[in-house]
Amino acid sequence: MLAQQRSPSLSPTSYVVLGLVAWMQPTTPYDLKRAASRTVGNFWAFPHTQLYTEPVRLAEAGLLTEQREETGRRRRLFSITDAGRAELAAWLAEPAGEPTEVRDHGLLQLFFSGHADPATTLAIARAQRAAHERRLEGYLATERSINTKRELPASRRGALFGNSTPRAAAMRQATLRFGQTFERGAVEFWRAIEEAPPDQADG
Amino acid sequence: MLAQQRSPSLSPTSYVVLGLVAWMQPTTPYDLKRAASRTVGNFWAFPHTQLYTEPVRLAEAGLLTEQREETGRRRRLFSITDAGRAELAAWLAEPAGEPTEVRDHGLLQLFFSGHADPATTLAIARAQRAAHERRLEGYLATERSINTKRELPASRRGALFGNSTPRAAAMRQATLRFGQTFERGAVEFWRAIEEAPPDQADG
DNA sequence: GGGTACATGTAATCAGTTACATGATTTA
DNA sequence: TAAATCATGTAACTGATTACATGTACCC
Repeated sequence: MLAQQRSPSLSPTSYVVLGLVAWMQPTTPYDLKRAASRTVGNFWAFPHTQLYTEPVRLAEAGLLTEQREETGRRRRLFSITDAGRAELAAWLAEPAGEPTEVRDHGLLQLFFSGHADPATTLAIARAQRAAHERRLEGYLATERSINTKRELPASRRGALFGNSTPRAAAMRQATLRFGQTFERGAVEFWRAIEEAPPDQADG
Repeated sequence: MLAQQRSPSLSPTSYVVLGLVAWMQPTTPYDLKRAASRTVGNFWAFPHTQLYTEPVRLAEAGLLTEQREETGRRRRLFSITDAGRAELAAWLAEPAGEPTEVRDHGLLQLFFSGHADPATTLAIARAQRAAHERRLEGYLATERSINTKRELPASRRGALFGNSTPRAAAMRQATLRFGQTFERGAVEFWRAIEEAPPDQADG
């Protein structure tokens, strides 16, 4: 029996897709899109087209299987294979050495806004605070909808939230709480910039 | 006189380079690399090769000028043009609508770690806490070095930190403080996961 | 004087993005 | 039945990354 060879070219996004399919299977690209947009999409964003192309690649690599619906739309339905599950497990067992890559557009602008006038800095801070407030509100809404979920009949639950163990659900909720904490901090930070724009380097 | 036409294809990274040159000019790719790695690189990372190719592109677009050193290494020295400054100002005046794109590898793994056993979750949390602690320590070191900077002769200051107004320096330090706050929060978050791994979704 | 770390780049590749486009379903 | 919106994709392009490679300075 040959050793399971790990394809070397799986990107983090590949693992997102793999993990999402493992969670939601059997599932269509569009369902993945919906699930991603309210969960992982918040800390690992990518365009929806990836959710159409990436599963195909993964299927070619034997990590997913694809079936076509017979009726009407003939959508693609993906499920994870044992090889896929092994690949996912191997990735999880190899914790990332490097931390967050934050890619914050607003901070970038703030960093360089010393080249412009104070009004520009203020505008940046306002825009960022608003954006983070919106996002925080979104997270809170997500949390509320998870709580109401418990009252839904099981048949409707799956389509919206997938099915999995309580532990898996707890992990997902932990990331949601991280997001809330982060957004609260961000709102505070930008509010402080608005109220007292930095002026002296040691202020 | 023709209107200054904004080239449509400047990426955020382009603006990073533009801004860094505005700050440090005249400057070489290597100096940019050093400056980026202790500042913007922390929330907008990219490989050093970008700092060799991007300035050339910007020079072609008329936003930077390039001169060659006469002696020894004949390094490229870049400075910003008026057009470049205008482009930078225009970018700053148009605050980003969308907030942070967090791209956190560790959170991604946590999100899916419900598919593995609790030991895996623990390992992820440990690795992440260590990574964030390292990064926090780095930020604190940066802050200390900024504080000692004031005692350096002006001639040495420039090479290490660039030259600019106190307001610009204050903006940069604000982003540093954001980083510290964020890292402290992250360390706390991962420590909590370590100590009490999520188990029930509403725990 | 040779090893090692710093410094400086080039070139090819490709994942990810952008742009486009059309089908299906709901709503008014 | 028209408009709007949701759903589903394809294809081209290119910025970013990876891999490679060499030069220069300093240290033992």
